[in-house]
Amino acid sequence: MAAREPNRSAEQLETRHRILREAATLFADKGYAATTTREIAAAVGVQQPSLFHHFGSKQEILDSLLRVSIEVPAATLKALVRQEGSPAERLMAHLFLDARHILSCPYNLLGLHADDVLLGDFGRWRAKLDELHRGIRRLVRSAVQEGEFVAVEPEFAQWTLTGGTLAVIRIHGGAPRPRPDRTAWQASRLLTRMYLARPETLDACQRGASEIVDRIRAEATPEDSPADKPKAKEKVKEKEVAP
Amino acid sequence: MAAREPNRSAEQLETRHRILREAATLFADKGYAATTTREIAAAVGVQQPSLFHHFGSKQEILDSLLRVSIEVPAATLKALVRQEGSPAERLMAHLFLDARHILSCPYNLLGLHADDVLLGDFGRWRAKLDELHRGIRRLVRSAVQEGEFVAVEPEFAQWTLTGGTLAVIRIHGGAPRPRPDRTAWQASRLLTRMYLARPETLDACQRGASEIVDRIRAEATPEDSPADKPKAKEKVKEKEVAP
DNA sequence: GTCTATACCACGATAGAC
DNA sequence: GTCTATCGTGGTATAGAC
Repeated sequence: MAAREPNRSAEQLETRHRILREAATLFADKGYAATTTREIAAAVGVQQPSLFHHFGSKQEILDSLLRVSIEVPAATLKALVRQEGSPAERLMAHLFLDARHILSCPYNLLGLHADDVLLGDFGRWRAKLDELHRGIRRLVRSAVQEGEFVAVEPEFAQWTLTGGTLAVIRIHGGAPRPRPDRTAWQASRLLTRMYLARPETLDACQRGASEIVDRIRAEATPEDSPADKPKAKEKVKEKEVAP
Repeated sequence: MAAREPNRSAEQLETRHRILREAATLFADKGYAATTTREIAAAVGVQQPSLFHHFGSKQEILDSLLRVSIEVPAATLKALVRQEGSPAERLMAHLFLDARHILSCPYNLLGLHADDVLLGDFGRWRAKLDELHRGIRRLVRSAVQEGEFVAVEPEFAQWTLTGGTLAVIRIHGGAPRPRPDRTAWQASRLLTRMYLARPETLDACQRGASEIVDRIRAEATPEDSPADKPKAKEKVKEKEVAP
């Protein structure tokens, strides 16, 4: 089957995916505004106007990436607040899930946290991101009040912690990593330790966080949990139509 | 004296300073590439071509800001490596001096750390910044080897620590702060604590760092140390020529 | 779905009067 | 030193053939 004509829809998805991938890398390197549609097209290997068959505008490309970058963490944070567990445990769970998301994401999300992206016509995403930051600050405040964390301004803690997530992106770029869980736990351990009043409780905190993560994963993906293993769909570079 | 004609050079410096100030704020908000010279001019209150009397190009404005943003920290780090003290103490001294510099700088340096700034025609600054980061990684590595720090990848530590400095900028923006020393010590304490193997040694570490800072200040500014108190030159908003 | 050709606009920068 | 007027370039996006 499908010998009659090439699988057009699969091909389109493939091109669309490659546009997002190359655009994300360029945005990470040079920023959104400094990246031209010609550069994106050249990286993908098509002519510049061809991009506009897949996306209505340059902003729409960015929009698709922002959806990946912001909506997933926002959803997991929302799931977090409904979970049991101490503030520090829940915060650590969030840090882990955030790092985990980055490490398994096929796009380099670094450029999407730049400031030129989140103003202008992107108020929608800015608002979502602010909500995310507020949630983190709330967890920090609780942890400080309950004595789990040392005294720290929630805003400072929030920026250092989200900055820590950026550090994960900087080091591991796009390109999914071999052992994302291990790396994500390492990062979240160090970041949590930063404010833990009694650092010797870090292991216990991680156990609590791990349970929260398990519960969220169980309730969030009842149908499938494809982020864990598959690793398929990586090396498909070129296709040939029937001769 | 000087009644004959208005002090032209002082006026020029004033306009030049305001251009840098407004440009820095806009770069911090929207990124360098996304900021237009018309916006800068509007913020300053002049017409767009007037900028080009003070700066040869838009890049030259950025260049002047990068000089402030990168050369000062690079110089202090260079001074640091010649000082006595343990790696953790020297690193803490660097974190303090960096935060201190930001808090007393009249420009919002946030946008200058964006990636769109440090590629393209700004290889010179990129190289300087890389050197700075390498110096930090070297200190981290030493601190880990000597057991002062927990085991951590130097690259991750470097990005979280420089990210912490960015957090200081994000919170305190441009505009010099009332008690910069206090704020800078708070930030550097929290950031150092993140990796300190024995957090209870934080106070001792700060004492060591403080001594290093004093020595650097003594040798770096033999003629004057104007960063500490003066606070002058703040509210000069408008001038009037002789009627 | 990709191509070539091109419209259209906003940007950085210059010229020259005041 | 600032203004008005304007140039040339390079950007996003569209039209229409294949």
